[in-house]
Amino acid sequence: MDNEPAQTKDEGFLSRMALNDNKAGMEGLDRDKINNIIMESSKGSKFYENELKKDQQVNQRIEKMMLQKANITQAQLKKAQAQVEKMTLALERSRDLSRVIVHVDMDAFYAAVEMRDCAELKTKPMAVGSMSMLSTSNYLARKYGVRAAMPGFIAKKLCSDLVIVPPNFDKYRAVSDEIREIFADYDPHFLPMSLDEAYLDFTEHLEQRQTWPESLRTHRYSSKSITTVIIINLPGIAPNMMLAKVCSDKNKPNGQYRLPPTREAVMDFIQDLPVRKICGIGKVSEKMLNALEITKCSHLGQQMALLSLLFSETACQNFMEVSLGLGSTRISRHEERKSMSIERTFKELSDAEEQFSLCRELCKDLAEDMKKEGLKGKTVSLKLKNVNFEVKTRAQTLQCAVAAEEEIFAVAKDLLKTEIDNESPHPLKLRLMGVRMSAFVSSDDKAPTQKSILGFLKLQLHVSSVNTQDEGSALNKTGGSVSQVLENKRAAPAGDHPSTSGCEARPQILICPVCSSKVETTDLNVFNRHIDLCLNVASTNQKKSESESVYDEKKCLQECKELNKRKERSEAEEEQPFGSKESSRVCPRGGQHGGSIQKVFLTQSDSKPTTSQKCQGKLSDLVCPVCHLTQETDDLAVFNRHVDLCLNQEVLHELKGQTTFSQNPSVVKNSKNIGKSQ
DNA sequence: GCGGATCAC
DNA sequence: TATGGTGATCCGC
Repeated sequence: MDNEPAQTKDEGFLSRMALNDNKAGMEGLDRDKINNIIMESSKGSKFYENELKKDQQVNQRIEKMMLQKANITQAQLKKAQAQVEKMTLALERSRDLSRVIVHVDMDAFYAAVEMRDCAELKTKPMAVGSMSMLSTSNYLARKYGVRAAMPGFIAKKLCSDLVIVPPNFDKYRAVSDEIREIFADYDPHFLPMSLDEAYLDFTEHLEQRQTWPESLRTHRYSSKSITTVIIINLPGIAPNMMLAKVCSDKNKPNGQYRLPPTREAVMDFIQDLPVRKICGIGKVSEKMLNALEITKCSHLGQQMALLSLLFSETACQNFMEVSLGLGSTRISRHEERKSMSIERTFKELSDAEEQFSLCRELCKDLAEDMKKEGLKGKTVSLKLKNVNFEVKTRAQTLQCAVAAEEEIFAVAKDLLKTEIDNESPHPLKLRLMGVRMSAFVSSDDKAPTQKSILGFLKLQLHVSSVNTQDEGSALNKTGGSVSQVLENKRAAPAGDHPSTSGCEARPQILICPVCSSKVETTDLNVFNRHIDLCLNVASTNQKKSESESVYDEKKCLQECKELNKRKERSEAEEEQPFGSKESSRVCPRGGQHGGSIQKVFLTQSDSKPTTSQKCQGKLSDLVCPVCHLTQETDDLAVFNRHVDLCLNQEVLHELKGQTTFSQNPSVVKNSKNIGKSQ
């Protein structure tokens, strides 16, 4: 029973507190000495005591798991094994090695920026952060064991010469923008993970590159800031995101790693990879797996049957994919945000009055942030951390969505009061308080910007013939900037409709931005399909009545309805729902760099007679709606890519406070080479 | 829906 | 003197 696991308890705890030499630049330093200093600096503190407590909880989880394991029968294991083999086969069949996924992150990003701006720092061990917490450190500091997420005062004990520079996020954001501009040229749909990290899908870029003249292939970025390029870490290249992430970490700081897209190479690569290297497997998961003597990814594969009996389905699914070297092959922008929060750490705060006023302040700030994004939420959560580092959250969900300071505070205040009362007659001794909003519904504030999408769409649909009437619905106002448009999801429930206030239980009614009819569904995919159909109809209409100056909405509406009916009927028979791959369009961030708009253009252009695409090599007159330049291409995919690039550039420049953009994306210049006519 | 926990950055 | 802030997700109620 006292079957002590491979690790002793002390060693286990060390893994929680001690130096994480995972990071680059940590090779060949005196681990024991460093860990000693870290431990000595921490011992006896409230923080340390709490960490100890948490570690013991993990140990209990492990014990429980080991007990479960001991009770597993051979029959169970055998059955599980069969199941696992079946799933493995299915997963193996789904393996896709055709994509070129790149993961890039900046090496010691904040530190690199500070060193760029202050030459003196280049020769000194330095870190960005405060005495309480460091964000990152440069390589000189890493030699002493100074690393991110370490409190500055401990770092100082490890390296008394350490220079700690306070963070300057505006500056990092500016550099990040420059870098993202470069990313966008390679993949307009790149996925930023933070200021210093992103995934890119290079597949299409590489295909296009084949057709470029030599001059273009060599220096593309002569006009761009070199200063930022210096700090880009060379990337990790692999057939999927999971692998790319590991690869980018491989040869830090000064090398890239490319994993060949073959099954053999992938499996070889995975074989001895420590499970902790996998994104998503953190300290605790590592410890639990280690208790089962699983330390390398190959062990995961060998122990899948056992794991499937001890872990949840989602966890197992993930383990299995990892063990096979599988991961996402398509990078998609994150969906809309699900929560927004604010929290603050402070010196012990025990006075109830002060706690309430702090709470109000947090609510005020949160309400401001909510307003900026036009959000309203139904759930208010209060987070408290006492001086012993114990964290509690308390939440309440309302009938109606709220956003204003007073409304949020009314709830948060009650939650706080309950906690204070529960502790009475003792005071709550807090070191952190936070307020979070979630369970968002669309808010009225969103309506104006959403309408700008309509304006944008309609502008495209009408091309030159702009309709001036229209029941004051702002349909023709194109005042919204491109970035505004891009910030918004396409299939947003109509904000000014009463049913979206969040106070009614009946299904949401969504208003089609094209035909303005109500679509009664909760499924945004269904709604998007409807919009697609409407756009088709609208563009057909436009084609038919090019000489007319008035857009016939009624006709559109009617045709929409008919088409939708037809479509629904045919869909009932087919397996593949139309447009199912476009589900990313309901995601606002997905639209940020043109994803959703792109489809609009495609749909519109699709309705052009196919003859103009294929016959006689005649070039159609595709005019980019962003840069307004005629694009000499008849390849819609190429045209769309161009628009994407333009949108990206515009957004980036807007972010930088510029209104014009300096260059037209080069892609289309070469489009003739990659047209279908070859 | 709630609350604790884990994870990433 | 001193161990962060934000967002997401999962699991077990």
